[in-house]
Amino acid sequence: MRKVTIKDVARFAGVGVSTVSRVINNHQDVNDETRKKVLETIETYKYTPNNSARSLKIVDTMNIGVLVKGISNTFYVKMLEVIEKEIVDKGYSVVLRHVSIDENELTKAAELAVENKVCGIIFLGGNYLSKENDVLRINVPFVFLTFTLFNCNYSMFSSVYINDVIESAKATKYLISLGHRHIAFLAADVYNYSIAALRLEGYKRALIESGIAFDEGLIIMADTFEIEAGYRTVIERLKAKRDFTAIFAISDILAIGACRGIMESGLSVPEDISVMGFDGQDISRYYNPSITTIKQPVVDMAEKSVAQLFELMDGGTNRQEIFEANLVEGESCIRYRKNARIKAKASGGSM
Amino acid sequence: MRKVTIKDVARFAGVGVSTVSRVINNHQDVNDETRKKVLETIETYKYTPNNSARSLKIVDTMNIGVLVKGISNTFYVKMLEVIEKEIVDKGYSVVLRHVSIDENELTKAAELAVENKVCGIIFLGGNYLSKENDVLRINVPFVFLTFTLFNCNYSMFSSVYINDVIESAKATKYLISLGHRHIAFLAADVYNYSIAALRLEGYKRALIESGIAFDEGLIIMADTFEIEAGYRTVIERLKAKRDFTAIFAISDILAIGACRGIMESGLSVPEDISVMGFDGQDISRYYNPSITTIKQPVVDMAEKSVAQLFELMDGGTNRQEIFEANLVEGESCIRYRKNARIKAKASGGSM
DNA sequence: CTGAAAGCGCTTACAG
DNA sequence: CTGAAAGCGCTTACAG
Repeated sequence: MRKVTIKDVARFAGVGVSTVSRVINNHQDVNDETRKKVLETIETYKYTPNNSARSLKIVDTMNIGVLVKGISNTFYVKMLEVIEKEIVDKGYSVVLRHVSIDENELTKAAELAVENKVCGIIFLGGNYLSKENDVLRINVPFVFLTFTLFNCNYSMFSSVYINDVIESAKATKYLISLGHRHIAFLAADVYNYSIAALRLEGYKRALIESGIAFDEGLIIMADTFEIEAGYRTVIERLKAKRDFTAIFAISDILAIGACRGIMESGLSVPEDISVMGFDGQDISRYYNPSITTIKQPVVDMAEKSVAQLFELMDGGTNRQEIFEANLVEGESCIRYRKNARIKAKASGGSM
Repeated sequence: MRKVTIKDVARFAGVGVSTVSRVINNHQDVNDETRKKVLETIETYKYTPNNSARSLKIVDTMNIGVLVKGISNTFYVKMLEVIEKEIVDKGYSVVLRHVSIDENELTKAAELAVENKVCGIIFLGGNYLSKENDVLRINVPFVFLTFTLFNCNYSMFSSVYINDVIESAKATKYLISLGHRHIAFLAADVYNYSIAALRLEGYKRALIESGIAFDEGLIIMADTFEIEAGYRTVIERLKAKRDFTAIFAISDILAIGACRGIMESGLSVPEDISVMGFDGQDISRYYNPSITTIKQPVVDMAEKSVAQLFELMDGGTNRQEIFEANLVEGESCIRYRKNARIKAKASGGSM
């Protein structure tokens, strides 16, 4: 079980380590006989090259790092596919790494860069607040995708994102335009400059601009962004009080949980309560009812992030790119009807 | 932008590299003054240690590798969470890597192991067929989770999985028990010893054991495992022919696509067509109608895989652990009614 | 076409 | 408590 090194292979094959190295790296200037012998030895002794040692020597890898924040965000998957395709098309490879919610993605990035394995980095998701010093530490070009930094100088980084405040206001205004006046806001993780906080800001702004008083009591907080959390929270809320005719959930997943919660409470979507999502994930189109949502232009954004990264690697300057999201009408939101509440059954689930 | 190394830090701080190394690795035997000076220098020059170099020296890392096959399989997410928790509880860390569909996970594993960064590996998903030689190449303990190897000696590996043939037969027999005789099979990627092929095998077996002739024409093939593929494929099929009263989809996601396709074809689930899923993902509980499905005991399986890995690392022997899945009744399957077909509207969608 | 040697950036006995 | 030195497994000029 001891590790087989390039030295062992060289000895067993009766050649020098340089020759083995050449064979491994597919250099052309190796005698066919020799190559064959080395390959056989590698096979026999089950040799696997040590990438750590290799990357210690190699200077210019054609690798680009992609750091995905959080494992469970299905929203990133499509973007990831686009990013990968774009990068591979340009002749580079992708080094994909996950960063858990409580890890610092900038520190991880600095490590990736220093290990010399990547010549550029795309951050897929991350914190809106970071220490300038951590940003400065990353010594390769990088781009933030789906977020930006609020507490650093804009010249320090590039980012591709949507304006969460404006898009959230757009969603809220749509519900208002349908006649809704009592709109609940379903969210999780509302802390300073979180996505949730930004979307809450947009929600408030839309209410105020429409002359509707903001009611703290209409904020419904779920424990997490999981379906189950949206479901449970909405059920509990409906048991206590039903003082809204529409719910604006800050993610499609929460919206779906809310829909099921409403239905199991004996009410119907959208007849009794309209439900609006956010992000425009695939599932929202195929849910029943399909979810009206704010769709982020994921493909365009992902492509842009790669393009911007290559510009930076080519000596370009940092830039902020803000995309517009589109309101996609599904079946989950309808015009407010005065008698909606009356239609409702008393309570009780169906599952 | 040049790389700052431990040597630079040592020089700038006026100490030896060993001292810098000690500070970085939090060794206690360093003078407080010295430590402070080194820390300051690191901060000033934005030094980040090179992990490649480090892992070249370090022998016993407390890292366990988790190789996830395919980026877009949401089914793995919950397992991943459990695995991570279990491993961290034991004082180890997780090194998470994705392997794309067309990459060889065993080769990747051999690399991980040789780089000496991990002392054990869990494969979350992978091919049912692999070369013995690739298996032999991995020189640390490892466990396959959610799959096994059909063409290698059982003593060569450990695996934790469900019997796809039996579980698939269970699903099919359930539909048969509800009176369905014309059951379509919705799948993707049916090749030799793929999950789809195994589940197809179970489907056939159930039919035959129930005295129902297998009808090749009832196999509906989607291009991919995505919702959209299930949706589109079912719509097209219904446009051409409606010769079944139930669909057994080999994943919940395909089942959901099928449901939406059926509804947009002017039919209803389950009144006109019953739909059965597989896997038991969260979304199946919250869809409308909720999806009847075969639920894999993801938490137990994930826990078992970690336990088995630690046994192996402790000198234990390889073992195969087959779990039983549970049929969870949702709202998407009901008893076959003779007049079901008549109820159907002519055609046409609603979206 | 091939091999000996230097060196990538670290850690770790070893000797003070 | 600290530093000089060896060595981890590779790659790459360099000299043949």
